[in-house]
Amino acid sequence: MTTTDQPRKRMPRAERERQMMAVAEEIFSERGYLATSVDEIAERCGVSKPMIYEYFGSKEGLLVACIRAAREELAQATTAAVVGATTPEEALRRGVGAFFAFADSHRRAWSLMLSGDTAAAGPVAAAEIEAGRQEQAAIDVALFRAFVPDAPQTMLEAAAQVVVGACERLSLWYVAQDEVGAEEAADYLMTSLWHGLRGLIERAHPAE
Amino acid sequence: MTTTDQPRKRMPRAERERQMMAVAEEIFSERGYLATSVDEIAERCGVSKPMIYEYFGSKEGLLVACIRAAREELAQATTAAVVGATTPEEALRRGVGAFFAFADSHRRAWSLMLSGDTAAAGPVAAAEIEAGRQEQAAIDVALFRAFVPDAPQTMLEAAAQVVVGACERLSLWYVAQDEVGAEEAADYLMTSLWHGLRGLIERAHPAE
DNA sequence: CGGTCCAGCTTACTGGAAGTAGGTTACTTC
DNA sequence: GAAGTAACCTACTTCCAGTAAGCTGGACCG
Repeated sequence: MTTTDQPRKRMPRAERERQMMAVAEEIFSERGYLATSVDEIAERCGVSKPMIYEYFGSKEGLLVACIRAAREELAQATTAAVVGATTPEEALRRGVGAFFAFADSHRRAWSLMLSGDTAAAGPVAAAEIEAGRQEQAAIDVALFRAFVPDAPQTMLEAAAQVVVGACERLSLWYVAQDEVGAEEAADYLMTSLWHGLRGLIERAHPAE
Repeated sequence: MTTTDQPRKRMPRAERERQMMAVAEEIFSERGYLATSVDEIAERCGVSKPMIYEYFGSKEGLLVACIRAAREELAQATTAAVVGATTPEEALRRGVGAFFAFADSHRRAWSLMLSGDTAAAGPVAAAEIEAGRQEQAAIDVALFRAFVPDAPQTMLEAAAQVVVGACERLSLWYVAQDEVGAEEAADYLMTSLWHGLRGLIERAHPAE
């Protein structure tokens, strides 16, 4: 019944925490955050509820730990992908590619992070998710700024929101279907974003 | 203490329901769904909790009624805006404009519908919100299809998701800030979407 | 006018899950 | 083998969604 199959063995804290996060990620993403009780997670870990409170403070704290881990991994993957790109187009293409590769290989964590009811866990979880979005948006704004230094700030911010929203929703669509592969989906996304941005820029500078 | 200021008067069902939905929309969007207790809504209506259960079945049911009302109003506004457009570009422009006008004039309902924790209310609420997105996506696909009859279906679906995500996130950004007006924001959105779509189409038909 | 019917309303409860107080057990270290 | 502490447990409290069962005031009928 326990995940490790050892019938109730003591475990150092770090290892137990990792186990709890793995179990939580699985159950939360399967059944949803609200429909999962802390007792259930504890039981699947072969442990009692207060242990989870000891290590994560609250049910929301456990969720936030899962989200934060996934978020950090994603940020690392995308920033690593972008370094070394020589043109904005290439940077965008690589970033989008890394983004999709992550969503593709971490479907459970991904749908957990973005599934609506995760944000409902509480203010800290909602802030964590929003922080992920704004992190992406800030990177995008910086990228655009390098490309069009004299565009109005609000326009770039708006464009970044468009990119964030498009990435988020297309990735959710992607992980929920089977027909389209990650590369093709990333290509659709990249193409529409790229031309959308060029359109915005041309509109802002009709004379050039 | 009651919304109507009449100290506890009986009220016909339809009127009481409307009052409950108005109060619920206000408190939910202020404090969040989870942090609001049914007792509190009932009290602000000058009524006791079982009345809400009598009329809406559950806390989630009350929320769904609020969402559905807003969703229907939005759908009506956007479809009305699109009829009579003679080109796809004009249709998209009008639709986006109506979308933003709605978000602008119904900020409370809008952030309630899209704020993360609303989807956490339960499966019915989540389905209601997702249905709104898919309704918009289906309309978009039909619009694109009329424009590029031979494009692969999955590409149009992906493009629709991009549009939906971009609209959603930009509208949330919009209602949370003051610097940019509704028309300007709608223009940013329209421009980037339009060029993004054209880019996708050109990529799919390089020879034409 | 007096009776009866029912929509609108209430009080007072149950059940279940989050979170906690305080104590117990087994492993490590000297 | 005793001390100290990390890992763990049982047994609570609290809070809130949801429910059972009955009360009330006004509309309509005779």
